[in-house]
This record gives sequence, structure tokens and C-alpha cells, in this order.
Amino acid sequence: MSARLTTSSYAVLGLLAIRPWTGYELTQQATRSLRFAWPKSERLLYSEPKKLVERGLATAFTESVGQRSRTVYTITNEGRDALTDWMSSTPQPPTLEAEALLRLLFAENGTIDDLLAALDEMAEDAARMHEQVTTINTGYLDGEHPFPQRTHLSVLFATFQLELFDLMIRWVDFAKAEIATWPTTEGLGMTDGTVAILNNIKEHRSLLEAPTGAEARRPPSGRQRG
Amino acid sequence: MSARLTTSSYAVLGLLAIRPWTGYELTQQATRSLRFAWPKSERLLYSEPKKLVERGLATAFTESVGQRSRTVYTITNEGRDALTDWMSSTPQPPTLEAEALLRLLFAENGTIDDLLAALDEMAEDAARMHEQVTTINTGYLDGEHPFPQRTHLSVLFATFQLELFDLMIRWVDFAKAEIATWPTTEGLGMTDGTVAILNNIKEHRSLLEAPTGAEARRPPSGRQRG
DNA sequence: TGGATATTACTGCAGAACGCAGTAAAATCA
DNA sequence: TGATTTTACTGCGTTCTGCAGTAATATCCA
Repeated sequence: MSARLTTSSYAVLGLLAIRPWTGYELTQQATRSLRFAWPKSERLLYSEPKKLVERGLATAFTESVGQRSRTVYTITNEGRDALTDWMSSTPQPPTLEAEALLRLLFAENGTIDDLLAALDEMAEDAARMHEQVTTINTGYLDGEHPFPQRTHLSVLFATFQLELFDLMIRWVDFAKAEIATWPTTEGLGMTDGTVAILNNIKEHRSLLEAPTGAEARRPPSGRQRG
Repeated sequence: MSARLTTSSYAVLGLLAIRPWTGYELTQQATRSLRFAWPKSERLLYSEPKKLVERGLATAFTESVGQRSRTVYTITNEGRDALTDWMSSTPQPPTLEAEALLRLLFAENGTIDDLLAALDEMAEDAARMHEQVTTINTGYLDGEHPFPQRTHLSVLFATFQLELFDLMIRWVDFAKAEIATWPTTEGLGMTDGTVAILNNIKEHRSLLEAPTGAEARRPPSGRQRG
């Protein structure tokens, strides 16, 4: 009984549609390009192509390099057909996993400094990823794309990544300004800042660009109705 | 041998720190509030509190409602201590999972319409989530927060969600405008639009707000150096 | 009043996915 | 020539998911 195909199967199939890869190369390529759309473990990248072979969507052949061997996976026509079918199916909603946001939600169990440190870490992670994507993409202008005919796709994809990382960095700034008005993490409830944000949400005004007045307001002297 | 605590353990512990919940209530609360920071399955929300009890971080007691029973979980002092410790640890980098972006990366295996449909679906998902968050948050202005003293936390968290969903919607618009200049999904390489985007990336200019000139450019008649 | 549907309240199980440890050859560096 | 890095994986235990199944209570509507 062969296991069913998952989105991860199609992610690997998509890579194999570009060219044949060894298991090791798949792990390298996936951390470079798939990481920001479909982050998967190295372990999976080694297991998944075997499942594809079992299903007849890829073939495997073993090369020898000295005493050591490696397996090269190649997509089959059935694989290309399966991939094409999948392309016309409806994608699942995007999901975000962020431990730093979990720290914000449960901030009352820690200090203001804990919260600020978590947000700083998130901003630094975003800045690192932003830099990596920028470096890779500016390289494309110098002809450094491994598959030049695919540049239009990877560059358009990169615009989303960069905007996302930029948002994270800007939002952390905004959040830190707001938190700077908090005397503590706990029990504040409806602060002036909270009310200002809620009014912006209600009126569908943008939240980060136009300041909510956080810097115009003076820090609360204690708790507000909460 | 008791299993180690995962981030998901702390997510549940964070909920229990607010008040005691039954397993069923945890699943409800998690889909309402945790979904956008730490999306977990219903199944896990039933299993996780048992692990916490086993570890002494929560206690369980069984109530009877007629013939049916339900288990109420309450955090212990040890649980609060563990949560406080966790709050000061370094969070993992945020990750995004988006099937629609995977369709973009592998777009050459489908049609332009497949790609546009996937992006539209992503924008609609984002619009739905934006609306849900907006509805819940405007309700807070009318005193509808179940834990009023926590309003400052959930509202600041909401600002990130709304900005993220807004970005997704705006980016899909941008991407669709770019794709409208493509005669096909495959083999285009360095189109005029791609070069324009890459120059913006290199110069650290914003990508979505200031148009790259997509509407000023005429659609390419065929392939560019690919 | 009663029958249909929805909500509450879970459990078991198979399979997907992860993280870590382990193995070892080849290549590179100093 | 020895040390480190890169290549190239596998096995195993744990985590997590999705689905099916079970069943009592609550609500709706005719």
C-alpha cells in the first residue's frame, strides 16, 4: 500500500521538474529556494524522492564516486503529469508560525524585557533573511542565476519574501513604541494606545505607517479600565 | 519516561495561565487566538494538557454534566514557573507556509490561469482572515473582550495579523500586474519587469508601493535573454 | 411534542514529519 | 600529513496531523 502524495511530495517533484538531483542536492536546493514557501526538514528531503520512485513519478539511479555512491533522482512523464494536475488544484491557506508572537500573546507571564528581547530576536531573524534574499537576488543581475530561464519566477517570489521581512522589522518597531508606554506586561487592558489602534482598525486606516499617536501620548501613570 | 516540553506545550500552558479550560474549550480558544501565531491541530489540543498533568504543570479534574463527563485543566504553581522561565528564552525564527507561493515557484509546470487562480485564492484567504480579525477587534471597543485586562496584548498582536493579511492582498495585486505582462509561465527569464524589480531590490527601494513601471511597460513580444 | 440537526466532548490509529545521532568517504586547507 | 569541512546518507524515537468513530446534550423548527 503506497502512501498518498502530500504537498511536500509536489514540492520535491517541482524541484525534479527543473533537473535531476541527488538527495543531498535536494536538501541544499530546498534550504535555498523552498525554505520561505514550504520549509521542510533535511530528513524529509531524503525520504520524499523514494516515495516518488515507489509511485512511478521519478526514477533513481546510483552513481559511484570512488568508494562512495549517490542516488540521482529524475522525474518521469507520469511525474510531470501529476505535477501539472496539482498545479490546477486549490492551494491551502497560508500559515505563519512565530514563537515571538506567542510571547506577545502570553506576555503577562514574563517581564517587559522578556517581551522586548523576543521581538528584537524576531526583527533580527527577519533582517538576516532579508539580507540573504537581497544578496542572492542582486547576484541575478550579474547572471548568477543557476537556471536563467526561471529568473522571472524566483524574482517575483522574492518580492513577497522581502516585503514580509520588511513588514516584520517595521512592525517590531511599531510594537516596541507601543510597549514603551506600558509600565508592566500585565493587567493593562484598554490603554490609550489600544483604543487608538482599535479606532484605526475600525476605520480601516493603516496601522504602522500613520503613527497611532504613541509618541504624542504620555506614558500611562498606572492601569486603565481593566 | 515523560516526554519533553515543546513550544506547543507552552502554548497550552499559556492558555491555562489565563483560566482553567476543558479540552474542548482549549480547541475553541486555540482556533480563535493561537491560530495566527502557533497553528495546531484539534487533536494536539486534546493531548497536550495530559502531558502537562503528567509533568505536574497542570491538574485535571472531571466534572459530570448529566451522563457525560468533561475534564477541566488548571495550571499549577510549577506550571506558572515553567511558563515564566520559557518567556525569557529565545524564540525560534518565524516561518511561513504558503502553497500558493509554491505554485508561483513551479509555475512553469502549469498555465497562467492556474497561477492566477492560486494567487487569487491566497488573496481571498487573506481577505477572509482580515475580516475575522477586524470583526473580533472592533467588538473589543464595545467591551466584548472575554478577558478585558488582556486587551492590550491581543490588540497589539492583531496589528501584526492585519498588516500581514493586508500585505498578502497587496502583493497578490502587484504579482498579478507583473504576470499580466507574461505571455506564458515558462522560459521567460529576465523580463523587463524582472530587471526593474531587481534594480529596486538592489537600491533597497520599496517594491509594492512605488510601481516598478509594470503598467508603463508594454507586454513583451516573446522571450528575453533566457 | 418530537424529530432533525448542531454542539459538546472526546479517543484510537495510521501515517507524516521532525530532530538527532551515527556513519563514513572525499575534498580542502594549513 | 593531519585536521577540518563537505558530501551523502540511514535509523530511530518522538511529535503532530487527519480522519473516523462514538455518544450525550442542546437547539431548532414544524
